[in-house]
Amino acid sequence: MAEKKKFYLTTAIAYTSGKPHIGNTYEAVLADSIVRFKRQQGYDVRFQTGTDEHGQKIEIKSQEAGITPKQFVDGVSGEIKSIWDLMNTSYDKFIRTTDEYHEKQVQKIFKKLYSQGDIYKGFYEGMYCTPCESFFTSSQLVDGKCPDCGRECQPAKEEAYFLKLSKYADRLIEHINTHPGFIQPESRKNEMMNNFLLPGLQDLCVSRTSFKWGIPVDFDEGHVVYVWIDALSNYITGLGYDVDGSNALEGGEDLFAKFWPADLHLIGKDILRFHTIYWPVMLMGLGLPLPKQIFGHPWLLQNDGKMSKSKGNVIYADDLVDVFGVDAIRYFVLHEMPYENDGLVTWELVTERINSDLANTLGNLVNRTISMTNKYLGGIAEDKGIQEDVDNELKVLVTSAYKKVTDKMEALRVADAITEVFAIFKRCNKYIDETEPWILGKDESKKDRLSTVLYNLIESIVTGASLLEPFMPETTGKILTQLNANKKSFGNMGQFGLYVPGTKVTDKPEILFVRHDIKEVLEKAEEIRAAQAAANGGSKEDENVIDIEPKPEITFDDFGKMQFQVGEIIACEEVKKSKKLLCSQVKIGSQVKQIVSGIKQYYKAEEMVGKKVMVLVNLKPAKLAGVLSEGMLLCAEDAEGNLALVTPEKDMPAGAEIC
RNA sequence: GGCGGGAUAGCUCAGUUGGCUAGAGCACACGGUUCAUACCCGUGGUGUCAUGGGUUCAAAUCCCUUUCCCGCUACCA
Repeated sequence: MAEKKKFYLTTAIAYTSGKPHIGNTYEAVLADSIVRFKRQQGYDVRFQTGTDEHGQKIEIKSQEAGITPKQFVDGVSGEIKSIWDLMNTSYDKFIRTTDEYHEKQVQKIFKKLYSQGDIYKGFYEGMYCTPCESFFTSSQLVDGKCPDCGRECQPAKEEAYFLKLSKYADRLIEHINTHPGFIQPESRKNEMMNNFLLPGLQDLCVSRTSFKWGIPVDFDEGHVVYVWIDALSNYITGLGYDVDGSNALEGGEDLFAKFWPADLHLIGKDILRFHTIYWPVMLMGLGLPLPKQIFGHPWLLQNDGKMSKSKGNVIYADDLVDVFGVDAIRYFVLHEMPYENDGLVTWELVTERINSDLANTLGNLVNRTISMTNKYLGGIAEDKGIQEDVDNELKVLVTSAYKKVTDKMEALRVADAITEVFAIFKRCNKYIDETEPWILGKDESKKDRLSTVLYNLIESIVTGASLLEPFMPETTGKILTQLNANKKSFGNMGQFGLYVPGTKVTDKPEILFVRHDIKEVLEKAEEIRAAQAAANGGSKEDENVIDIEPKPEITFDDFGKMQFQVGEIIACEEVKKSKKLLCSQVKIGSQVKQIVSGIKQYYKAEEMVGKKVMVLVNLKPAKLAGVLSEGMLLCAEDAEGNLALVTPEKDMPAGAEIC
């Protein structure tokens, strides 16, 4: 017997800073549908997902909660896992980056790359540009100055490790060019090439000393492995990979040898860069083959603008499931998601989709078929061989559906694949109209024809239900149970007439999907919203807290070097060539300075005029997009990057010193 | 600013290498039907295929102009 072909799929691991919303959950469900389909096709599948649990944000959140970081991530990771379970995701492995075997291997990986020179120790000393918050290697400096702003770079206290990307860049470019399917969707490939690979890669900082909650660099105390080497490695450590070749075995099997390279890394489009550049470089450094495909999927968004926990308008999978049921939500997220563009999720859209597709088309079809079988045939439909032309049309569509579904799934067009399955159910409804069983039922002489018709229907529904399994596993089970049918194996999808003659359908058909009244749903949503707001409203934690990377301590002298004054904006215009810049004329005392700021998205030029703002005045002038800027307007920035100008709390004259 | 993608029915989008009266789903309207979860089936669009020009026997499809959107990236003193 030929050995089964293997298929290894991973999702990104979810960050354990909080409960995942419906968008995150989407990825797990999408992965699950792909994996279930592969299993149906007969592949030997491994599906890995999990949680990413290190980092400063978690360190701080756990402090606020008054518990250890480990206790904190144990809680969140458990919650994430329970939602994945609720959604019926059939993962084989749920990895946590705090798992001991993972941490140990990450240290070994780090050490190996270091000993090969792929990771090197860099220093901020003389290379750190404080205003740019960036560090540079000596080769990057221009005349010993910051290549970005041209100013002196400062000696800094931190030292850090860097991953040398340039060494493998050519190989990676070659690989991407010779493996067209490597990056999906294809349009993303250009972005990676044009923005990063072709212009030349900057080395990646892979360690931190500013926080402790991470995997320690075991040969250099105080350093902690920073996110990417830690997180990305999960794809191989989860298979038992060991740097020195002695891979861990599971059930006596070397999973790494069997499953690596991954067939598909399923990730959000926002982290494509890390998976298509840094991860391959790491793998090359380790001498391992690259994954076959990386798919950066779009996101499911909520359309009511900014979402935040304190407003209570975040849509969570478990809330939706409470109202609609697991499979309804699986259906919605899989069906609504196009291939390249972001999709939208709202309570209204979910309700419409479910009513129209699940309750009307599918649920009602199963229900009417069973009730007719009971009413006219005592629950037993058999093929009496009285065929008509319309039957063929139905059969052709039903028996060829699996091929269409397969094509769509191979191309990762999951939404289109579901549509192909539903084409069967729609065709069944039409078939009922064409054959008019209720008329056949009135004529005893047509009984054999009636039986054939209903048999054809049941057979078609069984086929459709079987094909539906990767997407809505519970529903498949429910339908088959009501029909007393066995699931059709994938190899038999092209055959018609496998429903066992003499089988009796249930005499009490259960409603598969209830129709929901939009008003009631919205009321329910409002309750959930209120409960969420109440739970989060009072506290300042969660979304309202922003933690940024701490900078080295400065002396009062350092502070004293900076001169702040109140300025009045007397004129302002857009910088034509730029997407973000406004150019303001700012009156400060008796002089007027021209200042360029990146706030076009948040302020219109007209509304700037007349504002009193805080200005850092003695900043060395620099050119931005070709326009001279002689200072800096102070702004506050929130977690989404929204900016607000800082203005004096009482009216103060232009030129007043800020001290 | 650089690179890339897009602009097709009220809405969401299909339209393969240029070729029959430009399509699907949803929504809406009307008609049919009654087995069924007021469900199902059918019918209905004068759409400047964003704009202006060009290549061609023939262009939504290829080339150039303009406008607007989106993604990544840079700049956000």
